[in-house]
Amino acid sequence: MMDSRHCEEVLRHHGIRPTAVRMLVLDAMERFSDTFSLADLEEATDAIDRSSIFRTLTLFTRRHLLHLIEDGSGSAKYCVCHNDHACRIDELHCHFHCEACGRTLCLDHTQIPVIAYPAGYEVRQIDYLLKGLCPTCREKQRR
Amino acid sequence: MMDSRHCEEVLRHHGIRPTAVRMLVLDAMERFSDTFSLADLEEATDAIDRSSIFRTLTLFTRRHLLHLIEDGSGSAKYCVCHNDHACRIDELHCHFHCEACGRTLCLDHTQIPVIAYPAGYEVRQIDYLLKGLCPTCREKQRR
DNA sequence: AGAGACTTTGCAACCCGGTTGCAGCTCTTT
DNA sequence: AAAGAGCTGCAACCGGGTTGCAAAGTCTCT
Repeated sequence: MMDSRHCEEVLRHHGIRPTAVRMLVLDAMERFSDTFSLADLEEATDAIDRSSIFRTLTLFTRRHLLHLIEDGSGSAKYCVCHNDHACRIDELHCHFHCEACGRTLCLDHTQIPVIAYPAGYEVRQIDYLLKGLCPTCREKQRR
Repeated sequence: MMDSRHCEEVLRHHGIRPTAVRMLVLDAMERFSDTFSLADLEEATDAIDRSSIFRTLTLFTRRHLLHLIEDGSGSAKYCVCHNDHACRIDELHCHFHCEACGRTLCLDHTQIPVIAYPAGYEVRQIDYLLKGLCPTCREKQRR
């Protein structure tokens, strides 16, 4: 469990007023190693209303504490932002979605080349989404 | 308008029985230069039921006549498959989603490098999704 | 501390794209 | 022509996301 003093600091640092709900959501978030959905958080926090969590996630995303991933599973996933701002594109994300277990993982994107895109476009965000089998599920299928 | 003889051939070639609905959907599809949604087709065909179009699109996708794109807009987009099978990954797609007009375009993906991903994963599909402004909307914003 | 203004929250209801069960129709096969 | 398989339209449903609103909480100023 995260020290609540620390939670407060994180929120303030992102220009977010530290309310009880936000502290609880932040704390729950930190306990997910991978990505998580609204439903995951609903389950993890229990007693906080879905719409409050939703609004909190929306706020966190707007303040770049989180980022949103569409993995094609039908429900939005969120992931704590660890953006290194080494590249010029604001938002560069790379994720792996396992078609067997449904989990979505953040991949380290430092080695990903920014592709050449046609002239005239203004690219603000790049999402790389790989789909297939994660190591665990691949191993299971072999047996 | 596509010659219906040709429509029939295309369907048979993909192992799909050429019914009236399927011919109409295929014909409507061909008239979209970019990607299109279920709603787009509903509008374009008018008189065919939504669920029939949906089932047709599902079938076409399974038979690799179409591919499905999740651009994060909330509604699934489809695009006629022009896969060159030059790369080893079965499915490699690159799309640009304009945040202003909402359109999604297929980009030529021949120059896209397949990125290095960690060992242990079995990658079956790669989606590159760029977001930002398309040339038209970018121009509009300048004025 | 109290009043007033603003923000946050929970509840309930809604929205919308996608999906399914089913009955009737069509097409194919014998 | 009869039987069976496949296809379609209709209506209803599902589930994730989203919103309006009133109550509760928080902040600021005196």
